[in-house]
Amino acid sequence: MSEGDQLRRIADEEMETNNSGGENAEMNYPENQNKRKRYHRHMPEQIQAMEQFFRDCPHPDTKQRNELSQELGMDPIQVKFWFQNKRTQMKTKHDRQENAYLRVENENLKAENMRYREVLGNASCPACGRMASIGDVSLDDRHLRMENARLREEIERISAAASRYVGKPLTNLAVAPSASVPRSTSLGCGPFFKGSTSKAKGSNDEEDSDDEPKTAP
DNA sequence: ATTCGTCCCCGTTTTACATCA
DNA sequence: CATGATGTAAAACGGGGACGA
Repeated sequence: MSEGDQLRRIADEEMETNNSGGENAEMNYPENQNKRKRYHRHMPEQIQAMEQFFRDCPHPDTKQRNELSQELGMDPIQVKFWFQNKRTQMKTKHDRQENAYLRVENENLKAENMRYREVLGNASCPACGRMASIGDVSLDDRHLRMENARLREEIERISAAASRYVGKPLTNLAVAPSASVPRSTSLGCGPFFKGSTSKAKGSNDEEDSDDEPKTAP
């Protein structure tokens, strides 16, 4: 990690001397000078500029980061960290939205499934009036059965997918089935989870949007 | 095939700040 | 109003895999 270490050292030394953040410049750490973590908040203008850049390019290369850092009076490593944290933040946001959507969709499917079950349970032969059996179900009923099976599969699939986010099976989750949540919207700025360069690992093909609904605690 | 440098993601730590009892 | 506990977001960091030279 030569570059990173160098940059880190430079950043550390610089902040050691002038605490470039400004906000906490008066803070003194008389002991453990070499161990403490230098922490400060970036300036609102710096964040605003990086946010703007992020919208167009979530994966700036070294040259872009250096230019940005010079422009904003920041260390390149700080810019790098900021973009890294921002991508993580956006991904978390997206995952939460996706999870909320899947919950609602799952509840809707369960309700639909219940309705189909009810219809099938009350089905009777139109000719003789007795309860219908598999042999004499109408085409509509067969269609309902197929649809029911399909919904079951879908519920299982979604439940499995959602449980990856929640950590437990979705059937245990109490959800208020209200208005359906729109499918996650597009951020419109490229595949930044996957990485615009070919270097990123993993296989995130997600997109993202702003204005996440805060998940209830 | 191996090594090296750099990148990124992921998870974690540290710090500042807000909220609430 | 002050104060301590608690939660959360942001900045920084370390580890490890991927990739190209």
